[in-house]
Amino acid sequence: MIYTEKKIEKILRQRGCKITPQRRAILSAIIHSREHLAPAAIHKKVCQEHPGVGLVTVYRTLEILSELGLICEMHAGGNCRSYMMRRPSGHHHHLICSDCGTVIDFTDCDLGELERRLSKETSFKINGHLLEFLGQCRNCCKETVIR
Amino acid sequence: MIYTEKKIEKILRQRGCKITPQRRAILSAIIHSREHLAPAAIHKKVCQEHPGVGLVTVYRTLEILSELGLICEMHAGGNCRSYMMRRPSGHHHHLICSDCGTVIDFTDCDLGELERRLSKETSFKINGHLLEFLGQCRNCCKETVIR
DNA sequence: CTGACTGCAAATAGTTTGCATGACG
DNA sequence: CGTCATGCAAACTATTTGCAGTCAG
Repeated sequence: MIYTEKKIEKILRQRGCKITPQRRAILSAIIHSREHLAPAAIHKKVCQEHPGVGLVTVYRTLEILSELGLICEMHAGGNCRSYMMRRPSGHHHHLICSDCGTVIDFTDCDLGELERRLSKETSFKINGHLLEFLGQCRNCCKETVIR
Repeated sequence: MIYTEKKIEKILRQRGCKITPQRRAILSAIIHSREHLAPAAIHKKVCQEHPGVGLVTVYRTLEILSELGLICEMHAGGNCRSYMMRRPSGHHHHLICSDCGTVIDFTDCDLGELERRLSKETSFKINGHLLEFLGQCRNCCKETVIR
């Protein structure tokens, strides 16, 4: 865990944001989860400790955190997006089970070379990348065989 | 262009699907576009030639084509998903401008090694991957400087 | 104090479903 | 002809917005 609550609160203050109990709760929920959470899931988690926090507030907080690059957003298919703390390396990647939705994270990949080449060929200023592998996890493989 | 209309129609028939004018129109719209299209955009395009085709039909057709692996789905952020013909290599990747939304495709990447390693470490059966680089295209870079 | 934040309700946008009709094979 | 496909309307889900009251700094 790299960003502590305090660090993030400091960043928020510097940006002119106020630290409210709701934001603390939302932050805490995201920081203490290793998984990707959909807004609704974050809301549920937050409500367990702080009932009454609105889903709208969750959305608004996520937007701010995302803008500041503190959390990252992912789209795993379907209509859902989900969020988790951003790793210090500036990127992380996913291995997603298309059957049960399990997400495994990994960070080590070597795309620097490719990024440089693409950047040169296309004149894009590349800020980041998203790499997702799709497949079936061990359990879902088994189930498929049994069928 | 690798999959021709005829080829795809054959695949659909084999699968027990009927070839209707609507499906033809939808297929044609996707095949003749090099860009990613959102369902609504496909619908609009189809309606120019064949007014009266329902958006619902577009969704249903996309679902089938996607299931058969003939088109691929991508999520570029926001609430939109979009589709385009799948390349024969079984995967393709994107370079997306986060300002104007331009998408450039590329296919050559070397992820085989990484895929094998991940597969071994996690016992996942990996079916495919999605690689997206995010950044700013040449035009949007300029604009940023001018601001 | 004051501007930023919150929660509610309502509005949107995108997508899915139920059902009667229509058409491919 | 039977089965699958279509289009409409309605249902749903996720997300955003307007607004009046509240609170952090």
